[in-house]
Amino acid sequence: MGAQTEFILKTSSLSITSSRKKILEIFLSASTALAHQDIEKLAEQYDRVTIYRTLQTFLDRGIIHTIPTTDNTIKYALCSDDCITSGHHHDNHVHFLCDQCGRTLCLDDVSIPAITLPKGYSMKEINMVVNGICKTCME
Amino acid sequence: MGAQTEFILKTSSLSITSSRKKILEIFLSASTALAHQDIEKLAEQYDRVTIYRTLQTFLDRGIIHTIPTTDNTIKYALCSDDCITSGHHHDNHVHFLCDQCGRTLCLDDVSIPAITLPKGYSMKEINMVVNGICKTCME
DNA sequence: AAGTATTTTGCAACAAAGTTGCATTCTATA
DNA sequence: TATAGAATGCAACTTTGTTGCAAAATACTT
Repeated sequence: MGAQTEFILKTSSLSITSSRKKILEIFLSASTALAHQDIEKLAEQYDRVTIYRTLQTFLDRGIIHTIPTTDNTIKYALCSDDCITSGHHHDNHVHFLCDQCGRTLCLDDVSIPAITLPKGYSMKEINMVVNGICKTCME
Repeated sequence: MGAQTEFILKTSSLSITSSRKKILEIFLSASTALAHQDIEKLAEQYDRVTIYRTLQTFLDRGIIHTIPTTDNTIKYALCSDDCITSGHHHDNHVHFLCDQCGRTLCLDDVSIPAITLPKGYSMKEINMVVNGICKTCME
C-alpha cells in the first residue's frame, strides 16, 4: 500500500509527503470517482488548501483525471496504468453518473466510439458521460 | 425579437417579465454556450439571484440545457426547437470546447453515437464533450 | 379598467468553494 | 547532517451559490 503510493509519486518525480500518500491511498481504495469534498472528509487532517494543490499537482502529472458532470462539480479518478506511464493523458472509457446514489463510475469496458468532427476542428480530448441508474441501485 | 421571446415564455407557461426576456434575448443572439458569469455581465441590470433563478426555471422548462465542462463551470445553451416542444429533454449533439478561445459550441451536425452499457445499467441522459481547437482559432 | 391573488424580483445575510501570499516545516540531496 | 528547494498550514480574501422576506410586477377576475 505505502509502497504503491511511493512508487507512483517517484514515477512522476514528485517528492513523497504524507498528504500526497494519503490522498493517493484514498483514490486507490475508492471504487468510484471522488469530488474535492469527498477527499476533504477522508483526509481531514490536511488543510483544504493542501488538498486543492495536491489534486492540481496530480492532474498536471496525469496521475488523476477529471470527469465532467452536469451538477457543477468535478469528480476526480485515478488514471489507468497505461494512462499514467504514457506521456500525455488519454482516457478512453465512458463514465457513468448514478442519479440515485450519486456515485461516478468508470465503465472501463465501454470505450468511447470514434466521431468525425466538421472540417477545421482539431480534437485533443473527448469525454462521454452517461446519467442514469447504476447496477447496484437497480437491484 | 421581443415577439420571439414572449412566444417562448408563453409556450412554457411562464409569466412574461423583463429579466426573462432579456436573458432569452442573450441566448438567442449568442453563437456559443454561456456561463452564468457571461450572463451576469450581459444582463448586469438584474440581480445575481434573479439570474440564478431564471436559469433554473429555464432548465426546468427545458428551454435551455447544460453542457458539462472539465473546468468546474457549467455552460448553458438554448435547446433546439424539437427539444423545446417535445415533452422531455433530449439533446443529441456533440459539444465542442475550444481550449484557445474558450468558447463552447454546439456541433448540431455531429450526433452522439449509440453505446451499449453493461447489463444492469439504465441510461437517462448522455453527454459527449470534445476539447480542442475550433475552426475559427485554427485559421 | 381597477382590484386582487399570485408570482417574481431585489436586498441582505449567509454558506460554500476556491485563491493567494507568506512564514514555517518537511524532503531530497550533496 | 547541513542546506537548498519544495510543500504545507494559516489567514485573509474573492468568487460562487443559497435562503428568507418585503416590495414590486404580472396575470386574472369581474
